[in-house]
Amino acid sequence: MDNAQLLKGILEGCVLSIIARGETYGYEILQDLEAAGLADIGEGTLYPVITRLDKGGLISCRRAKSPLGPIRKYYSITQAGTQALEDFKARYKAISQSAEKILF
Amino acid sequence: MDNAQLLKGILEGCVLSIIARGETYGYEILQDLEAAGLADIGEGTLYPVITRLDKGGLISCRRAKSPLGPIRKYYSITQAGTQALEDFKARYKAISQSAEKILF
DNA sequence: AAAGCTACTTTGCTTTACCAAGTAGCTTAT
DNA sequence: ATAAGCTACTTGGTAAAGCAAAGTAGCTTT
Repeated sequence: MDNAQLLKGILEGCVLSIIARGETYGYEILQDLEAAGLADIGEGTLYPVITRLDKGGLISCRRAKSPLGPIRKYYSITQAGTQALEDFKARYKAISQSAEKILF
Repeated sequence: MDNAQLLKGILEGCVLSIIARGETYGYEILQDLEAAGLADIGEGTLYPVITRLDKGGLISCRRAKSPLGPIRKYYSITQAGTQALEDFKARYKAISQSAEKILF
């Protein structure tokens, strides 16, 4: 019963939600997650999530030079992604309400 | 991004919490979950969770005849289970608060 | 005796988070 | 100038857990 399992499924929605706030890139997303309290998310965890979202057409990608370091891949949410995010939020709300009814 | 992933990790804590309310058995837990809104949890999903909790010493088991149908295995929470449930609740709260900060 | 509810078990599958390591651009300090 | 350190992304292997499907079986009702 570790945190990894609790995070499953939640992380993907959170990453999508962060991208929905405006164009951003992997490293910055990592910092946003950490700022929200989801610390200890490794790069090897985050980047596959991003790749999945991209392959699924929920976000789109654009390469651009960084003013500080190697090239960045900037991501924006797509229309399909916006829809998927709404669906996710609804499902999250339903499940978390059920869980809280049982737990507390 | 289906419900299965969202449920991961949550289910085990919910089952433990239901058992914490008083001695109960598999089939009844299934109905309690459904009543709380966690429908469509199959037997093939629930019973492995129970087995895991039992093997981990978080619940204890007692066999008894059912007034209606085959023999039941009644489960009660152990002291270790009570502790584990408290830990789980704390971790769940932390993660769900982070998630909600990002999502809503 | 057939149907249907109760009750638990088992097998194989898929998804996804994690760890570890690697590649590489750029800046700052010694 | 070179080593350290931050930025930035990639890849490979592992383990956990929910799910579908099927099986076994006791008991009641029609």
